[in-house]
Amino acid sequence: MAKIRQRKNSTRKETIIETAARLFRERGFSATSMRDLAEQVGVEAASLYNHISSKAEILQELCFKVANKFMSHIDKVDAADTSAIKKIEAVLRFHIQQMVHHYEEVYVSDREWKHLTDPYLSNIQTQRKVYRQRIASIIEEGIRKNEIKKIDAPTAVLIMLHAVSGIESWHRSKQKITGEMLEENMITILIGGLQNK
Amino acid sequence: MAKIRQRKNSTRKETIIETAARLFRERGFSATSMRDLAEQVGVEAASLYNHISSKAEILQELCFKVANKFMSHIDKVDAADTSAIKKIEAVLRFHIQQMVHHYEEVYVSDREWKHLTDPYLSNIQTQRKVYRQRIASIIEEGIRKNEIKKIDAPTAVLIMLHAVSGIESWHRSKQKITGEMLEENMITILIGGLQNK
DNA sequence: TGCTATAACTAACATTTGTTACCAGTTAGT
DNA sequence: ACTAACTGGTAACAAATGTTAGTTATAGCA
Repeated sequence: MAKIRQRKNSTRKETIIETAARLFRERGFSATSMRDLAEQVGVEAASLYNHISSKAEILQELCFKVANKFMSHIDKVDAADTSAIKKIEAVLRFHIQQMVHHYEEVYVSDREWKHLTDPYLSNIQTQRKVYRQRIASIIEEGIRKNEIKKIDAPTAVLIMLHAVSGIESWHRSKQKITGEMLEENMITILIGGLQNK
Repeated sequence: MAKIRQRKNSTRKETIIETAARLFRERGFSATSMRDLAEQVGVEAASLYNHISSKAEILQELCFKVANKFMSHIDKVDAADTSAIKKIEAVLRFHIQQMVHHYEEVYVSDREWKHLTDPYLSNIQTQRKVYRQRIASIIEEGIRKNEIKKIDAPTAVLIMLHAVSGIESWHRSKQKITGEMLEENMITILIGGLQNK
């Protein structure tokens, strides 16, 4: 019937993907129907297909957008000339900030990537593995230089990354501390837990 | 057609729920169909209903079984006469051990409880909230007694509990360290991160 | 041997699902 | 003013979903 009120400076496709991210977070990818999504966008389900080609594509866009963001950040960190523990702190702070400010998409891509299908599934799995190995390598470097406690590096990675995903609880809690306070607390505990002495 | 080979010492219903736990972990609750489940059990979908009353019931049983286990454990910990930091360590060790040895059910109840429906949903939400508050109280006690760093207690809880759920990655990894090693590493990092000095 | 409870089967149901085909109105550029 | 690109709607689809009804065959016990 009608053309569109182009909201703000975002395209219609972006609006759909943003809305989808919210629903996928709240209900999960599988439990969100295209009709649910359409209703939230304010349109009929079939109309969504003027902007996206499938439900799967939405998840792909979300997952790869986030994956690229984290990959290019760790590139910069790796290139920097600082101590291992500082590098780990930088990675951790980036994760925290992303979870605080781009909650929906980061959370969804972390929890729902399993619903991708090949070749996207294999691609993401590889990227995740590589990413974790890169962090583990920094930690091992830190252990050799005695900056970091003698621990199993993959275990440390697992703790770091999963602890960060707990920021979901913070978002849903009534009386939140500020994002900055949250960040400092998490750094205190996690970097404090890794650091030697 | 045929009667049953009653496997081991578990009832048919228990077999179904165990199998469901595995599938719910792998694919998620919503993405697992009753026909998928039936196939894994080795039976037609309709036959499942001789043992369970609905798909929802399976999730309920899993969630409340796990919730009860954690609730009664923290009761014991609370009653004990030790330092706050020792109590936190006990809770943490219990979580780790449960995730190591009862992976499927613990993981599923932690990730999929959102798909419960009322009144079960409200019930679980309340239980989870209470549980986290009890841990937070112990941490706050530890802060007052100077056993624990001056941090935001809810944030510490969030880190602890989510870090533990990372044990999923450990389960799926090829070259695992032992469960005992995993536990010690996690305790080193997390208790080390909380402890004062 | 015959009775009863159990647990499997087949068939079918009403919904819900993702998606397509097709049409209609609006907007922008010529 | 005419056209083309968009973006919306309606109707419909085939497949998949959770679940029920009704039936049959087995196992254990009287």
